[in-house]
Amino acid sequence: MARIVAERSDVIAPLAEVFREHGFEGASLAIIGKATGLGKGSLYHFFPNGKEEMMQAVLSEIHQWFEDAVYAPLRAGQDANSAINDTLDAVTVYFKSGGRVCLVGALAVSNTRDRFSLAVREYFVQWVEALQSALVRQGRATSEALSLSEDAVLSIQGAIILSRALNDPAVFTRAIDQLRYRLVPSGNVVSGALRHGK
Amino acid sequence: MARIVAERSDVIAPLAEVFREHGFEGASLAIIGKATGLGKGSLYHFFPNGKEEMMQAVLSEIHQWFEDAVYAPLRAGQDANSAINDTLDAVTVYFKSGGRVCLVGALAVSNTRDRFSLAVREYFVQWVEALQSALVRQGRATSEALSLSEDAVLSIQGAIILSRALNDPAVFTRAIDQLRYRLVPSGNVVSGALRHGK
DNA sequence: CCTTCATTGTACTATTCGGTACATTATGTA
DNA sequence: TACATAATGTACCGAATAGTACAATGAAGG
Repeated sequence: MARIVAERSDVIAPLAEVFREHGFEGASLAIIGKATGLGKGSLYHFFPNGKEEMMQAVLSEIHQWFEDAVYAPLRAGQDANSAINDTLDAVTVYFKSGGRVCLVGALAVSNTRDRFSLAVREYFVQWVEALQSALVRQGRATSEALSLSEDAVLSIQGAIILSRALNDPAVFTRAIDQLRYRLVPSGNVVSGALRHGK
Repeated sequence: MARIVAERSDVIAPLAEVFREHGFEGASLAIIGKATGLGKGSLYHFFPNGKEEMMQAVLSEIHQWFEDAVYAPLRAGQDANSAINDTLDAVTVYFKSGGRVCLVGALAVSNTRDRFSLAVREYFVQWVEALQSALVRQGRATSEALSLSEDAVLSIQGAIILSRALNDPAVFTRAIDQLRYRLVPSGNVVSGALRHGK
C-alpha cells in the first residue's frame, strides 16, 4: 500500500502531543492513528510493542531535547548566569507559558508512573543536577545550590499546573521571572523582553 | 438485599482515593466497586449520573476539607503567622509529604480538565486568595502578598510532582520548610518538630 | 403481620479497547 | 523486468468499558 510516512521519527512529535493531551491510558489507538495519520498496521510495524514502546520513544525524544537545550548548557556553559537565563527562556517557549503540559510531570502523578518510573526519575535528576552545577559555578555552596535547583525545577512544574488551572499564562511567566530573580545574582537580571531585544 | 453502606457519604473517601490513584478515566466501575464495596446497582442508586457525579461529590468534599483546614484559618485566623504555619502543617499531613497526589492538581493537567474546570479553578483561586489575605494581615503590600501566595501554592503542587518522581518525601518537606521561610517573617520561624513538641 | 420503598446483585447492552494476523501494495535493487 | 521486503489497510479477537433494567431483598413504620 501507499507509503505515507517513511521515517519512524516523523511520528514522534504528533505522538508526544497525543500523550500530552490524553495521557498514556487515555491515548487510544484510534486517537493515535488519527493524529499520526497511520493505521494500526503501520503503527505496530514501527512500534512492535505497542503503546508502551511509543511512549518510550517519546520519552527518549524528550530526554534528547532537554539534554541539548537545558542540561548541557547548564552543565557546560561558559557563563553560568546566561546559561540559566537562556534555559529559562527555552523552557518557557517549550511549555508555551504553561499552555503545554509537561508529559513527564503528568506521568509522575499518574497510575502509569511505575511503568516509566526510570525515565521520569532520570528526567528530574538530570535537570536538578545540571542546574545545581551551574549554581555552584556561580560560587554558591553545594547545599544551597541543591536547594535552589530543586526549588526551581518543582516551581516550573507547579507553575504549569497553576497556570492551567487558572487558565492564565501570566501565572507561568511570573513564576519564571521570580525564578530568575532567585537564581541569577541581582545586577545580571534583565527582563526577558530586554534580553531578547538587544 | 443486605444493606452494607447506609450513607452515601461513607463512600466518598474510598472514591477519592480511587480517583487519586487512577485518575478519572482510569477509575473503572470495577475498581470503584471493589474499593467502595458497592455493586453497580448501589453505585448508580447513590450517583445516578455515574462517574461524573462521583467525581463532583469528591471535589465537593475536598473543597469542604480545604475550607475548614486551610482557607478559613488563613482568612480569619487571629494570628496570621501561626495560621500560615498551621496550614502548611495540615497540608503536609494531607498530602502525606508528597506520597499522596493532589487530585485537583492532577485534574488540571489531564484531558478531563474541561469537565471539572470550574471546581479546579475555584480550588486554586480560594487557596491563593486566602493565603494572600493572611500575608496582607502581616503588613505586606497587596501585590507582594499575591506574588508570594501564588508562589506558595504552585510550589506545593510542584513539590508533590518532584517528590513522587524522585520517590523521596524529603523533597516535599524541604519545599514546605522553604515556603515557611519565605512566608513567615524570620524570628517567628520555628522548625516543625519544635512547634509541635512544645 | 404487612406494606412500602430504599437498597442491592445480576444479567444485559452497545461500544471501545489494545493487539494480532495476514493479504496486499509499493518501492528500492539487481 | 523480477524479486525481496518494507509498509499498509482491514478484518478480526477476547476483554473491558460505562451504563441500563429489573427483579429480589431487607428494614422500618404502621
